[in-house]
Amino acid sequence: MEAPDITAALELEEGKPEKETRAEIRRRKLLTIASDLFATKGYDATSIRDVAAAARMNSASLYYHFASKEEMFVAVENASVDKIHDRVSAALAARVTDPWERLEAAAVAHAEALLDRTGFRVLVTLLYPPGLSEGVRHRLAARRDQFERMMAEVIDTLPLADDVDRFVFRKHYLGGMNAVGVWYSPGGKLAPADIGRRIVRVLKG
Amino acid sequence: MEAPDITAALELEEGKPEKETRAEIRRRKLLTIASDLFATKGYDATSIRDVAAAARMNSASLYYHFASKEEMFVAVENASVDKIHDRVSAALAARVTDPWERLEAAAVAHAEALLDRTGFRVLVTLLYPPGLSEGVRHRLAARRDQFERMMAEVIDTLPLADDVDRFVFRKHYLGGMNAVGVWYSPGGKLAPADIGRRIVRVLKG
DNA sequence: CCTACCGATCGGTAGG
DNA sequence: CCTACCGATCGGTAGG
Repeated sequence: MEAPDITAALELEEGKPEKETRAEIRRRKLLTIASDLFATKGYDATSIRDVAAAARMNSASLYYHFASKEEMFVAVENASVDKIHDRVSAALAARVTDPWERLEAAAVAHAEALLDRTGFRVLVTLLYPPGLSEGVRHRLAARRDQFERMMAEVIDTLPLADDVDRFVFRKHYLGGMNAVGVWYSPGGKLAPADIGRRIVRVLKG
Repeated sequence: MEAPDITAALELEEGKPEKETRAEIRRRKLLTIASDLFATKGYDATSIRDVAAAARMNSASLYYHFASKEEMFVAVENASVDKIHDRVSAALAARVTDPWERLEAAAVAHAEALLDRTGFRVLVTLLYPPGLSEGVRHRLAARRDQFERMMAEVIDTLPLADDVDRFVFRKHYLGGMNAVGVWYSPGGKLAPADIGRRIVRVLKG
């Protein structure tokens, strides 16, 4: 019933998940490899030859699956936002009603998506590669905004004091979540879900 | 009495600020230019020719001031951490005693240092350039840790509920602060100091 | 601080 | 999906 990680993350990208062609499987595998390299070394420092080598392919062959390195970035970035969006959205759909519990459910799902190292790895980008066209930038930003609006709905129902700025709350929450990948240590004391819960505990005051 | 921006930020780097040689002035100017380009386009996407052009120099001339591009990165990174450390440290030295007021003073100074666009610009790095030696990485991390320990002292004195994890508090606070540069808009409603104050208000609950 | 380079590597293409 | 390339650009150096 549960689709595997990457399928869920790339559903929008890949279209119907029922019949996946060999080419689609290959593209998905390349995207997973690319997400891992981009997340580890950064986009600019990752050459298409690095991606090809990790996939045991000739670098020229990548161009059968992607028109350009930029298209690879856009695909990884969109799949990243979608993975987080879909997991958090599913957690919220479980229909918890208490506002703080809703935020907790979202934070746990968010941290789990972000820190999941099996399969496709979420890319946290704070600076788009220079040279991305304005159109592409806008499309990427729109997808991020969709997720941010979902979080705004959760945060706006929180019972906060009048002088707490909910815009700053949201930006700070999202910024802090994005940073989690920097200090998380796999196999350490805190599992991703613990991190999500404890962050919300901090914010609950 | 107040040293200008960059001098304060680079004091450790540059040694005695009293007599600055022409070469030191030049190096400082190059660092300011580099910090701006690294912050705007990213380290990898900035070529030494970009830095040289902005300084109206031939790219070969940079190597009189810096042994390598990597050395430029290390200098910019250290000066960034120092700028934040020195400003926050000065704010805390004003000897406020209330723990939440101390955190607010630190957050305001932190946001101001981070968002100051006049002169040297603080670089927020979430991934060091690959190829940095382990030794260099450790020296950079040690300087960051020094600042983090200072914040830990402030946060550890906060009157928080027993089940609030102060480690997670600190990591989330620091992560959220680092992200501020992404959503801050110069000349907008919120000045850097407002942002610092409102973030602490959010955490105060 | 400049002129004049160099070897390596990059993203990408032609043609099969 | 591979072989065989290409032009551009990169960080860096020699020599002054």
